[in-house]
This record gives sequence, structure tokens and C-alpha cells, in this order.
Amino acid sequence: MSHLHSNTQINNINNMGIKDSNAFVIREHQFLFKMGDQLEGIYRVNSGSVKIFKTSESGNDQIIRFCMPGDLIGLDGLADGFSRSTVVTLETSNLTLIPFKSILNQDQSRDKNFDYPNFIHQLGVNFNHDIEYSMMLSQCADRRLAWFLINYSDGLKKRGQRANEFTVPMKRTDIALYLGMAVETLSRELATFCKRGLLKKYLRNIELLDIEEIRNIANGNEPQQQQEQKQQDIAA
Amino acid sequence: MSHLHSNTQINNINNMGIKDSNAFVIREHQFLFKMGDQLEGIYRVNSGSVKIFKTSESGNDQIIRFCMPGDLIGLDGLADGFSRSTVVTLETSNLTLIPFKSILNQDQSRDKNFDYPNFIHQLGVNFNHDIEYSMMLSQCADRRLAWFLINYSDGLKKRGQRANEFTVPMKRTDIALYLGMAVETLSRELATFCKRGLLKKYLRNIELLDIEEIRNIANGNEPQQQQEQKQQDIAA
DNA sequence: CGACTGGTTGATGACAGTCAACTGATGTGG
DNA sequence: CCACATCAGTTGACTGTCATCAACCAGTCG
Repeated sequence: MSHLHSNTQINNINNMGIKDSNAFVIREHQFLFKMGDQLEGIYRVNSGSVKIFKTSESGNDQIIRFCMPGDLIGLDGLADGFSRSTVVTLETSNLTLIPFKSILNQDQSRDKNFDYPNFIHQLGVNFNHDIEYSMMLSQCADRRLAWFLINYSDGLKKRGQRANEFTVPMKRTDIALYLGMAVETLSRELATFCKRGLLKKYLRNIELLDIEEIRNIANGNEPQQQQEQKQQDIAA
Repeated sequence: MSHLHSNTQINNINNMGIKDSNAFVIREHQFLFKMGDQLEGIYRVNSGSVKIFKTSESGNDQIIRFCMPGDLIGLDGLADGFSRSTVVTLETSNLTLIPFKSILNQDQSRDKNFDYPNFIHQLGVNFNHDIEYSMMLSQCADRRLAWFLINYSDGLKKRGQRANEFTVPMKRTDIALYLGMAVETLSRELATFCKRGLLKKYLRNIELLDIEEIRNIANGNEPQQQQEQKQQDIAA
């Protein structure tokens, strides 16, 4: 079984009313733009997937986000038109350019092709991801992995696809760079999840056998360690 | 020397054109809103400071962001009007409510009191913070601390304040929860920075003695360990 | 078939979390 | 104004998790 991806056309994703003339195809493992590039606008993923990452001065990469159909790319460019991140396609993808002028146009009512409320909604969704992702800073490896799996699965369900069995478009190294751990650690955690009967894996294909238990791990509600909820008084 | 804060009125912060009637004062250690609350809009910090945090199901807090004058609060509520995070003031603060209707109004040209381009700019700035913050996932304790110090210092400079000597409004526990480490680890790292002559501290007052060296640490360019920049081929 | 990339497993050491004790600062009531 | 309680911050000892280095296995491609 190969891990070629279906490039499924997603029909139930709001296309923000951008006319299709701005849509284009980009092949796998291509750069969309790099850190420091001046952007023409933001992009929306119609099909395929990309990874957004940032390279530190010391040359280490951190993957910030994987974008699936419906997701927006280049939001950090909203500050001044320059990107602080690099985007590479994971597979052949179809993207739509949403020019800054469509966004910044003071009188949106004139631009019928831009769905402004949905744009704002998407921004909120992105901030929510960032919050969830930030929570990982204090989480150990198994929770990070569990969170990734749940997050990925929930994303598929939202798009009307199978949520308990899927083929991920990224390699282990990418997932590890996303979760902030070594590839070896990720591999070991995956092996542990297998042994515990939580999932099955073959190459990039993953079948979640016990989603609720994985969700418990992600939420820190593991039954076996039974940590006593020490609610500290953070308000004070 | 007390660590009372000046509540400095910031004049060089763009107020987004929101009329002052929406401004209000909120005392220290008060909740602005909690996870799950329905919001009327987003808020802008005029003076003072707040912490934004999220509590996991297992009762652990993660501080997502500290907001200083000019910063926006409640952006995750843009998705559906409900907040996924809790906001508590660190000191007595002055905030301005920016109602969702001012933002979502299709025809911004009618609402002269809302500076839309600046709003978009601020969103980009927030995404940039989130990217920088995400980089911390794979960083060790000393880099996290260095990043925090540089980030805080740069923020002060941007507001026209002293960048090398300041008094932080948050306690050690807050900084530790923000950086995703134990308070003890933070304390030890601070001690190490002192011994290395990088900073002086007294209670919540911090004086940065060698900003460039701290910046080097944050960027992973520590001269003494001289890690060989193994540039891995992430694009492939 | 051989070379390469991607993925897994094992051994080891280092960094950081936890538990505990202690100090210093702040606040309260008598 | 002092005694006491409480909270914030620091330091020490120990342990566990995870990064690192290395070898190895599996799949893919020319």
C-alpha cells in the first residue's frame, strides 16, 4: 500500500467567496514562500496539505502548523506584509491567493468576492489552534502525541472524512518537529500506543482503536496514574 | 524598593479609534472573563497588564500570553464569540472594549471609530508572537528564559520605555507557567544568568547587563557550546 | 540489485521535574 | 511594634523523562 494521497477535493469548505481565477496548483515538496519574503496576500488550502515552519538562527527547524483544506496560510504576514515563516507543500496541492487588498479594502461591501465574516471566523479558529498548541509547552511526550492524533482526527471529522483511520501526509520527522521532540521519542511513543492497544500503524497509515482513551491522555486524564488534581490558585 | 507599578499611560499606542466611552478600569487580580464565557467583543489594554491562561481538564494551568499596553485580548473569541481562555489582571489596568459589531460590521466605512487596518495589523503581530512562542516547544530552559527576557525588553523599547532595567508585574510562578517549566527550574536559570553576569535581579526588578549575549542564547548562538549548525533538509 | 531515505530500537547521559527544607518579604492582629 | 502566619522565592537531593548517538531494519527508486 503506497501513501499516495487522494488530494480529495473538499466541497464543504467555505471558499470565502474568492473567485477561482486566483486558484492554482503547486506540486509536492515545493516552497510557497520563505521567511522574509514579501507576500501578495494570504492563501487558502483547497486540497492537499502544507507545513509551516520557522528556522532559528542556529539552523533548527520548528514546524508551527500543518494546514489542511480550508486552512489559511501566511497570517503572520498580516502585520507588515512580510512572512516570518516558510511554507512547503507536503503533497501536490491546490491553493487560492487572497490578496491583501481584498482584505484591507476599507469598504468590504464593494468586494463581493471576499467573505469577511468568515475570514474573521477563520482567524479566531487559528488563534484557538495556537492556544491549544501552546498548552503542549508543559506536556510530556505521550500527551503531545495524543493531542496531535486527536487534533488530526477531529480535523478530518470536521471535513466529513473518516476520523478513526487515515493516512497522514507528513513523515515522522515532521510530526516530531511539530511536537517539539526527537524523532526517536515519537517513534517510541507510537510503539507504546500500539502496545497499549490504542492504535495500529503501518507506515503513514494510522488507525485509532480507542479514541476516547487517547483523548483522555491528551487531556491529562490518564486513569492509571490518577494524579490528584492540585488546583493551584493562579488568580492570586 | 517596592514593586508598585506605575500604570504608565501609554500615549504612543494607537487606540484604534475606539471612543473612550468604552474604556474602564479593572483592579488587580480580577477576572476579566473565564473559559467558556460569551464575550461582547475583544479588549485592548490601555495601561496595566493581564495574563491569559487556559486550564486543562486535569486542572493544570498554562499561561498563554502576558498582555501589555496596546495588546489585544480575547482574539480566540473571534471564532464564535466564546472564549477558550481566562484573563486575569496582574495589576490595576485600564481596558477598552471593542465590540464584535464594530469588527464584524460589513461596511467598515460607516464606523469611523474603528481603525480596521490597524486591527488587521495587530492580528498579524499576535500571530507572530504565537510563532515565536511555538519555537519554545523544542528549546531548553535557558533559551526559554532568554527569549522571555528579550521579548519583554523589546516590548518595553517599542513602547518607548527603558529596555535594560524594568520591574515585571508577574510573579515567578506566572513566568514559569508561561515558559512551560517548573518554578524551581526558572529560579535556578535566573541564578545561573546572574552568575554569568548577564543580569541582576532584586525581587521583581530585573536589570539586563548583557542584552546581546542574552539574545544570542535566545537564538541558540551560544558561543561556548558551539553547536555545529546541522542544517537538516526539511524541505524534502 | 544496491543506494538512499525513512523509521525503529537499544544504551547512555543530561536536563529538568518533584519533593522537601529553608529564607526572605508581606500582611495581620493583638 | 512585635509575633505570627502566609506567600513568594531559592536551594539541595533525587528521580524520571527524553535527547543523543549508534546500529539496524524496511521501503522506495533508479
